Amino acid sequence: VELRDLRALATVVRSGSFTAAALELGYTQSAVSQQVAALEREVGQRLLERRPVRPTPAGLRLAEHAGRILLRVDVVRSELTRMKDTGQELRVDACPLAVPDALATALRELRRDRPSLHVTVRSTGAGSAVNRLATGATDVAVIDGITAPETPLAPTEPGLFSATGLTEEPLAVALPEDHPLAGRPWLDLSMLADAPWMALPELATESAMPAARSAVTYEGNDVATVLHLVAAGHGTALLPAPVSLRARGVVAVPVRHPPLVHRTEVLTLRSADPPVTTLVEALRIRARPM
Amino acid sequence: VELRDLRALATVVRSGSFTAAALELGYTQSAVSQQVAALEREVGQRLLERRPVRPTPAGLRLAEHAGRILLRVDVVRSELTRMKDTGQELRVDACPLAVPDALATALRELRRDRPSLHVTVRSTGAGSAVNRLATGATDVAVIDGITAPETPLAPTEPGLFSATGLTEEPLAVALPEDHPLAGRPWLDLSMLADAPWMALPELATESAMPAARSAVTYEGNDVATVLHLVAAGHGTALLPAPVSLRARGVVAVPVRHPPLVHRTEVLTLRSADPPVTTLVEALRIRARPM
DNA sequence: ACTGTTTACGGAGACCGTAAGTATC
DNA sequence: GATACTTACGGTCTCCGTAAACAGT
Repeated sequence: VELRDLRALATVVRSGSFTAAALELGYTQSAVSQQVAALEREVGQRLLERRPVRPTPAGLRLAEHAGRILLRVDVVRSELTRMKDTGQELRVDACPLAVPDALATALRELRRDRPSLHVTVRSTGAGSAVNRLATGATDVAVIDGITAPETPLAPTEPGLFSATGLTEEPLAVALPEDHPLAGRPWLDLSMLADAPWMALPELATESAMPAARSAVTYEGNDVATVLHLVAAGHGTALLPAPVSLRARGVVAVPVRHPPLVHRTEVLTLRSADPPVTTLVEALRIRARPM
Repeated sequence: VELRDLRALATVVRSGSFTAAALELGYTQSAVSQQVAALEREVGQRLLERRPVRPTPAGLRLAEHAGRILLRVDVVRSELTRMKDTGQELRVDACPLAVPDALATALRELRRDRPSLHVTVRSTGAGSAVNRLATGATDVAVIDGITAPETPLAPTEPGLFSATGLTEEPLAVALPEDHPLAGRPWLDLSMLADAPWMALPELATESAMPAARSAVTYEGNDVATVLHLVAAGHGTALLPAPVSLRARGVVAVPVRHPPLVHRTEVLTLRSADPPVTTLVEALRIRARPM
């Protein structure tokens, strides 16, 4: 078993196509086909059903492990390249809803100590944070999501990443002013089970959200846009309470049940560094050396 | 980066010698040297200091990651081979001090349901359990060790293994009858800081044990032998209280501080199976299919 | 018929072993 | 000077690309 073959399998499973995987990996279809065939020969069982391309149970399992393995390879690469860099640079990924004020404050404190440091902040979705950290595309990610209280987001590969909780805020449902439930002091999500739903896709992690989709689908993570859509009656949205309060034509009703919060976390590569507890600390450590 | 190179580096780091690594891997020294050189070229920095052979910081880090990666590769291999086996066999590794009675009872219950199942039990040390599980050399391991209460042994690679606590028993220090502390109702380990120590090496995990070694070193895990040595005044030993009670010429004094227990756990590959809570359940699940 | 995967085949190159070179104890 | 790692070099075999065969939509 070699990494090249695992990469091939994982890519095919993810993309659902030999051709697409080959394109992504910079091989010909033929090569990818041979790599997968070699893997199947080695493990002695079929890993993919063809036409349509779909993993067998064994193939799915192997692809999952392969993903973890390749993620770790990315991580160690970026760790090693970091080791020889001088490090007068710090790159931060930040989700738009994730404590921009706290980040700004922390950066000011950091820059006071180290004026020569060059800092890059980039807005991203929480989904790509893990991969961007692993490949070394960024140093620190500030992500957010909806989860149960005290429950970390991103259960991805413990040991590779260090995730530290920053804040947890209550949730509210944004409703149009004329919605029948708009006057209530609180509500349970089950009351909205059949309502047209229009969450920020980046926020809605694995937490069980109502399955019903709005006729208007929103893609992106701009809160203002979503609130305007809600005000116009296209659907309802689940948002951190402080944010959803500020909008005209929209009423924010706190969510009582299930117990969910809007949680923000700092995510960094664990590396061999000491554990991190605050945002400033995370930034400072990743900005080594002096 | 390919797995072959990672294997080479990890083996060299572990064995501290190119020659030994080559022997272990079935290559010539030259080949191993070239593999490591290729890795160093690829990451652009030295990974090993030669003569003496010792990893650089980067090399050590890479070797650690490589170990995790190769462990996962072993795991997925054994998972896949298990998938096509009929499974009329169950192999259990058990540490001698780890609830042999409970294991026997659980096996009896299992065999009542499935008389045709062939069961192999093998006595091992806790140290090799992880590797034997990963390579598929065994299906279930019942291990023991000394740890803080409610604290799992073996922090190895979460996500790959499922560890379930079975029992926790108080600890006692086995002392010769004529020892000055033999009459006490309890004692703290710090009182024995300078005493000649002779623990079961398999038991003494990372928990900070007194560094002082007895003049008589014992290797193995036979309790009777150790107790005889203690009775003869060659040293003292830390053992689960129920065990150390039964011996002539030896007094068992409970340990009050630090809070430590003798803990036993079931260890299996996590695979895609549901989590396990009892020993019988673990055995039954690993013995699939009917 | 066309899109997409497999198989056949050939060449370039990776990779390992032998053996000579070199440094350290 | 001996041991142990590195470098040089050549043969083999892997591995990928081209191209033809093949299957499913």
